[in-house]
Amino acid sequence: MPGKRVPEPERREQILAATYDVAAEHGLWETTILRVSAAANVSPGLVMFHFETRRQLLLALLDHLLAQTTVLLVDPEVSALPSPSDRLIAVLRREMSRLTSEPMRIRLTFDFWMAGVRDAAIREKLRTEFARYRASFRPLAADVLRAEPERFAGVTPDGLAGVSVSIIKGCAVQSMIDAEHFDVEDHLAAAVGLMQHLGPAPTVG
Amino acid sequence: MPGKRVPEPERREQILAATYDVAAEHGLWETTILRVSAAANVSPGLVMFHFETRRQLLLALLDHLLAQTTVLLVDPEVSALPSPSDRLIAVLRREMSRLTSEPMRIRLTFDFWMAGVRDAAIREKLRTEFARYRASFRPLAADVLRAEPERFAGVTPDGLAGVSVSIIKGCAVQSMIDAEHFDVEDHLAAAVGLMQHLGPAPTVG
DNA sequence: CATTGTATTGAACGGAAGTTCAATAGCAGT
DNA sequence: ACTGCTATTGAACTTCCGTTCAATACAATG
Repeated sequence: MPGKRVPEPERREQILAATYDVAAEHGLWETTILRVSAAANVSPGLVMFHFETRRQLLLALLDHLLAQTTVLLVDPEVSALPSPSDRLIAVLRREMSRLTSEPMRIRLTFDFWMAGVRDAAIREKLRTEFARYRASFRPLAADVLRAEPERFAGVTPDGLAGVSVSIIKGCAVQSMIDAEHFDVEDHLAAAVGLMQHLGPAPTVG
Repeated sequence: MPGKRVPEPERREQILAATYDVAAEHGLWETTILRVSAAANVSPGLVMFHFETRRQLLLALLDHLLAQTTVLLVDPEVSALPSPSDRLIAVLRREMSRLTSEPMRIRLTFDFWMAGVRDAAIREKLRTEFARYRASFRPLAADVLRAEPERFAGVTPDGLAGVSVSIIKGCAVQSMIDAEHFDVEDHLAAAVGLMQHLGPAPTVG
């Protein structure tokens, strides 16, 4: 009673898409082969045939998830801004608003994050991905510091990049269970309040 | 074949302690009645007898966890610091170092956080708890802003408190899977770099 | 058209989960 | 000592999980 045959890569893609849907709806821990196969209109056995094991299915989902995560790209209009701190702020704003625009991906990523605590393979994938993410902030941070080296003695580009990422992650965590209460603009305003002083020195009254 | 009888509150406490141990070792999702009962040297049925349901056991564990979380208390030597920003920084430092000193509790809290995405009761408990946490930063933040109102027009005490909490949570997330690589002091130095300028105006060269 | 390979199915299996429950044993009160 | 209450046990039940596998039908090859 087998159904239609489909070339392998498309089948994998179809099953992965179904896996994503299930994981987005029920969370990673309730993502079972049965549910995935039902969502993909496919037999449970076929899922095993293509992915060998549940664990490997989830690892493939993580790859899928990270692959389609757009790398932090500073678009032209941002890089045209004259002030280094304005550039950093603009990027922060876009990253933070991304949190509310794709909540499912955020939740799923954090599900994997928690799974990574106990699974070395997951942990490693996430570690390298977020190292890359943090690294993408580094040039921005370096520009900011270079603009006023004497005011931030002891602050390294990596440190500033790390704090930037921390703020974003903190917002992500907050928005995850407090989505409606969490005001991105308000939060950003405060962050900007801190960052502003990385730019030209304010006139001291 | 029943064993010794134990007054109810002690039994509950004993089982909760065992639940904590299991959850700390295996994570919230692998915290099963069977494992808990084994860890408590008790029959599975007794766990059900005292907690009705697995879900209620976990809710009780969450209460247990939040109850024994020390409220953010600014100790005397911190409140003796003359500079408002120094006080905020000192509190930040202590909170961040707490992340690495009790990693198990952090992980477990985040496990609940993720569970809260899909469970309203858990979500509500966490929401109020962290609202209280954020609120405890408010007076500190207000002092900082009051010291230099003209420099931070538009930044509210709530906003600054929120960013402070975001930084801490972001560090927590980071440290969870990158514990050995994550340098608290380096990270804090950068955060302090931002915060410093909330204090007395630096002499502009 | 026959053959071969393989994608596909669906039933089956073993295990572990949460929950239920009749039986039992310890304790308090009389 | 007896009675009654309840904490406690451990087995049974249902369900669902991941996984295995023999049977099957489709597609390409000859």
